[in-house]
Amino acid sequence: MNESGNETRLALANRLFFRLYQCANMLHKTGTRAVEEEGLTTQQWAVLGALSRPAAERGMGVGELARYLMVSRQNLSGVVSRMEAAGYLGSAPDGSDRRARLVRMTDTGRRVWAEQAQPKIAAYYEQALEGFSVNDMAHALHYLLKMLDNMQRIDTQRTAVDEGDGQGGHEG
Amino acid sequence: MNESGNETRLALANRLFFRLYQCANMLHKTGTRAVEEEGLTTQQWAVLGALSRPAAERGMGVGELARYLMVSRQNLSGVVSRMEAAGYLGSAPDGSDRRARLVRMTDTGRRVWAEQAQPKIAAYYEQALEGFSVNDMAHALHYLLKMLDNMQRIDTQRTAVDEGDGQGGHEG
DNA sequence: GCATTAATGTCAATATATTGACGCAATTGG
DNA sequence: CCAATTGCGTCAATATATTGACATTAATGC
Repeated sequence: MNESGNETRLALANRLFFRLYQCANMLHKTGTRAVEEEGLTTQQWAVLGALSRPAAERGMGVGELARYLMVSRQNLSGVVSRMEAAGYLGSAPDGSDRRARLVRMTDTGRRVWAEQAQPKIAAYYEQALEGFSVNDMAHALHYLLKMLDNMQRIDTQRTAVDEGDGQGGHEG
Repeated sequence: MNESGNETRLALANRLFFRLYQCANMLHKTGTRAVEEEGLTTQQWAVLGALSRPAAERGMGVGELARYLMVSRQNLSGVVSRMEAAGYLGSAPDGSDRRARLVRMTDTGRRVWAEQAQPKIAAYYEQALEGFSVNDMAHALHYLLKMLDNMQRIDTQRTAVDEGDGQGGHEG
């Protein structure tokens, strides 16, 4: 059975990533529907979640927010614009950096987030994680973090190669 | 500590979904990069994966493929169009249903998939799942399937309510 | 101080993804 | 057999997501 071990691994990986792909789509689909009355999407709730943290009290630059959420700043720029138009976010120039604008939640945004969105999100989580024990959730989180770590390394390697940063013996 | 149990659960759910969201984005980003030389994307590789199955030998309708991949047929229609333009897919009218067109891989598509994309995808999986034992992969897959099942139920419930199909006692 | 380098936000192009609405074909019900 | 419903593919609108390119500002080096 010198080959079937690898075959199993490849087949498992295939199924794993296929389901990850489907999970992501279903998350956006069903999650957005859970907060559609507030005019929010899953991406926007990620933004509100980030900005409602104590650490983001004084606001965050778009680039900073993009790194935190692991999306491109060009993408986030559009999301933030729509949320500003909706009155959930506001931005002000950063005093210490004339290029940057600090994005913050408005009072409206904070109220909608806390009073309307959060309860619906909690209810959504309960449904989406039905049958999960706290232990299951911790394990699932662990696997996602591990995959994320690996994928970030893949991303970094590629960028480093692009920059001509010949990082020495990569592979044999 | 009658409340901290729920708080832990909510906080865990929050982190879990946040990481799922990031994983999905990183998958598309790094995965698409892995097969960019073939002009493919992760979505397109999902399509090729579906159509290369023995069960899809005679082709699949766009709606059928959409259900299999769990995306909307409107979305898939665009993906398939681009893959047809690239020469990887071809479609022919279904003899038994004049509305439907059966989508199949072309010889070129099959060759590129088997000889060029598959090896790169296998290498990508190895990197993205570094540190995962077969057991880890099986467990991670299990959790994704469970979430997927829950999210599909959420989606179905919503549709059923929309249709006025008061399905009564759902499940206990 | 000025040139290089890097960071910030923006514009543009492209690919995914959703929903809603429509025309046509197949199925179902009377 | 004809009416209603359902299924299939398409058009249109919108939101995410990427990359590449660019001007402006900031940080660094000589």
